[in-house]
Amino acid sequence: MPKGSHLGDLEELVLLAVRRLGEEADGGRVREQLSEHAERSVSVSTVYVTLMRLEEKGYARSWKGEPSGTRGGKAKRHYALTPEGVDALERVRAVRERMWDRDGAHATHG
Amino acid sequence: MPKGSHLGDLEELVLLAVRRLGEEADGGRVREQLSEHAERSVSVSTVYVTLMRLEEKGYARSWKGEPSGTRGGKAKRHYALTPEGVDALERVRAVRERMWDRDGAHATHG
DNA sequence: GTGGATTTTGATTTTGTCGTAATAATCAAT
DNA sequence: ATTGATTATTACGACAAAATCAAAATCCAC
Repeated sequence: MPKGSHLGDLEELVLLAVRRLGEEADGGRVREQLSEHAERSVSVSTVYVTLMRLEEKGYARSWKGEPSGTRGGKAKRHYALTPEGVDALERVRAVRERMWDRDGAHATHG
Repeated sequence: MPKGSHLGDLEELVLLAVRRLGEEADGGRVREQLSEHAERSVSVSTVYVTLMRLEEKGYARSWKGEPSGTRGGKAKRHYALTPEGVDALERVRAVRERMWDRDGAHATHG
């Protein structure tokens, strides 16, 4: 477990959001995905901070886009997964699947 | 998102471990599950602290067992999921499934 | 320069982490 | 059967990392 390679729960969700957005990922869109599809409504800053951390960890890369031309159309920073990011996502997924698998009859549920 | 209801990534794994252990969950077994099936080797104390936090959050309940009779066989504290814990687990699972679903063709992968 | 969108900064709370101390039980003498 | 060593389990105290947001800083068009 090398330092700085762990995926927090929000980091994972953000990575997932970037993934499904393809090359169209940016702060705003990621936040939208989170609140619309992941039951996680966080502030804008939370998203950015997480995105930066993900980039530092090597799970995402980013580049600067073009100004949009509209009023207040500052150039957005775009994000995409790195191969390492994809791997990390697949690893945690495999772990969870393993942990869920096998009977499951124990659940205390109505 | 009510306060103190979030599931951290380790908390989720611990909950999953308790779940698959049924009524036989205790600190040592949970730790074992984590390292054997979840690629997460943490210290004993980490497991206990997490278990306590989970109980405070209402996702797990615990009771004291009997001494084991063997050398050093102090009575263990046993854990099991509460219905809330099961729900929490199912909710995060559903979210992740939704986030993975649909095409997935964007992955930058070799 | 104003006004609107996006990103960064600073500060705080929650989670994750471990070393070590405290408990509790058995075993081996005495 | 008390005392001390040995082992397993749990609690405590400190600190690092992740999550979180409000507010400040940027950048762009008008």
